[in-house]
Amino acid sequence: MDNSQKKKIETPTPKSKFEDSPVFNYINNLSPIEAVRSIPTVQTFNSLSFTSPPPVFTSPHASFHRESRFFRCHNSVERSKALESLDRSVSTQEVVVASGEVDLNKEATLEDQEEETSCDRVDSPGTGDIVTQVLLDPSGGAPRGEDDGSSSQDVSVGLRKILDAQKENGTPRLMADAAELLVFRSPNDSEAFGCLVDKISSSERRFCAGVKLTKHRDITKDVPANDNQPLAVVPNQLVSNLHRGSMRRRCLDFEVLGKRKKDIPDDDQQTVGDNKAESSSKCVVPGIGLHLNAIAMASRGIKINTIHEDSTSVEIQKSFLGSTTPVQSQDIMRETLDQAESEPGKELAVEEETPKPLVFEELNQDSLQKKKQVRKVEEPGEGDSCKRCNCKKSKCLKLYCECFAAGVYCIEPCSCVDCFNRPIHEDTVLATRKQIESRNPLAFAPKVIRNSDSIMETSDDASKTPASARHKRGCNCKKSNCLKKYCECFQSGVGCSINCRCEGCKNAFGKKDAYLLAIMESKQEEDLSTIQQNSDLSKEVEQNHPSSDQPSTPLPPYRHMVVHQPFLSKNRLPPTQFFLGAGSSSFRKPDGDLSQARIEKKPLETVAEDKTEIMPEILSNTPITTVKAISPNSKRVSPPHIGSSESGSILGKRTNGRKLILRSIPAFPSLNPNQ
DNA sequence: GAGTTTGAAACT
DNA sequence: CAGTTTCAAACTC
Repeated sequence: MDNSQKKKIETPTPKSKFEDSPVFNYINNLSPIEAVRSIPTVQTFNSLSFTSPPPVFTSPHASFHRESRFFRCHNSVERSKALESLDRSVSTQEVVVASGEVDLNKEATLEDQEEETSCDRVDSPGTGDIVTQVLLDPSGGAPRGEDDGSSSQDVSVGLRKILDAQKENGTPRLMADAAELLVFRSPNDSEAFGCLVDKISSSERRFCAGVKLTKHRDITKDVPANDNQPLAVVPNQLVSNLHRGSMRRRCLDFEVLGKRKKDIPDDDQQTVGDNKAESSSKCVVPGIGLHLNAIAMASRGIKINTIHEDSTSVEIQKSFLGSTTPVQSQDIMRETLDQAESEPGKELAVEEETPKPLVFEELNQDSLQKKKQVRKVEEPGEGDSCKRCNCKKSKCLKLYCECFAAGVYCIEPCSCVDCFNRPIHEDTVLATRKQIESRNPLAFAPKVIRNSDSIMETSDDASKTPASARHKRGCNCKKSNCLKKYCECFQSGVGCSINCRCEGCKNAFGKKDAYLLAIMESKQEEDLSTIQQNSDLSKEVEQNHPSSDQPSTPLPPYRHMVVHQPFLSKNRLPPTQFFLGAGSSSFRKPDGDLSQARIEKKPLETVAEDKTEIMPEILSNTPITTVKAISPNSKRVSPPHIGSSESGSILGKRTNGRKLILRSIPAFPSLNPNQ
């Protein structure tokens, strides 16, 4: 996140501004949420966020991972929808729309809201310290693994302090609400969010949309529905639920938690419902979230689960939970995931909207048996989100080991031999990790970088865009035709790209050929438009400055437009930028209208991987300097044609693309509460 | 569950 | 950087 933006979050906006905003008025009319309510939430929050030990694997690319994941969470259609919801909520202009969502989700529990607000307070000035104390202070935060109850109490106290502090500071409630949307922007939050979202990707991602958050909640939590919930709460529920605490850290301790989970009475789980078990298992995912591979796999696994939602699936997961899955007994995650599972019907409906299911359907067409097989394999796998390796010779200290590669310790279910990837050998693990990173700094970086295209228009076009998600290095398949999980691209659910050196690529998520073709087409398109624009510009210049010697090349006045051009250049992104993408949904229909989708995505793709922090800036009137620095295509700039009807459809599309991009800005939690 | 295939990771 | 070896997951039977 951009520092300046962060500051915005932490800096309370003048109350007057809020008072003037429709959101403020709306919220003002809502029955105030009493601090007391935060107590139950606090517990959940606590169990999720404060039980994690320090991360074992500290990668110099931590932030990178974070960001990558964060943006990946935006990659799918569901995510985009979710973010759209966020957008709506954030936007004061669309309060009405947001309220509609609230109605849909009014069953959302206060707990969620309180959790969110609690988190918000973390970012709130004057309360951050307290929160930090609560979070970091062992006595306050309760060491992980401790009884949730006690720890939750501690946290409750801490949060109460925060609450009080906030009251003293007079932090507007609106601020908190608005900040809710931004919570996951903090490093931990974003990471956790990214992890979980990634893990739960496809099916669970729909949470973000706030479409089906609720029923389950009401059933399980018996929390009165409140129509007067802050708008931001609904769309942000997933975030609020997921982002609390460092999941990465947790993942390293999943074994412990998993054991604890086993101890949890069945009643507990059943109270929450069968789905809970599943969700719990998915909660593990976050741990896996450390590695994109794992994430991607998990995403797919989950997807399959949801697609084939049935008793069997639940059963499998349950058994998995009960036995081997290192699951945390974290209510929040369960709840969140429960929500996703609680409404199979809806889920399926949502799935149908997403391309991914289709792909899997294709893949599963082989036979029903295959389906089940896949499910069986994937579920444990996704639970296996907490990777389980079977290493014999690598001692789980090489990237061969999925656990190690995922940045997680091996756990009980692993079948590894002479495993050194254990907390006991932390030093060894870290040393080895360092060594590997010295060799390849990105060794532990996400293999698949998903673009934040989700924030973009989630039209089919977008999903067809080949560049939505890509494997960072691409695959090298020779015999599998990129149709089996041998292929990392396929395994990650992304199409092959220019980075791939595969032969006979038939990747169901997107063939390399199609990708290249799309690039070529886009290039031609761009060239055409560039020429046209140049021509138009020349004419304009001549008209405006008949005596001017100015060349027809880009002119200063149009710089701001030029800024976008590089992004719009679809075929000039450096290889790494092709990785960015949104994966699952990408590539499926390469023959579709890619132009707009590409246009929309390009900007994000360009910055998603390493420049995610500046994305918001770029999206919103990014200074040309920044863009230039970011864009490798800066040299290829075409003069924008303003107000020219001759600009042609291409230009028009671009304009539209920009509009869409701007519209998506709020999806990345806007730092400006007034937005 | 054993054996084979595959491609990434590691090594030279 | 390319070729080879090692490795473990994915796959097949």
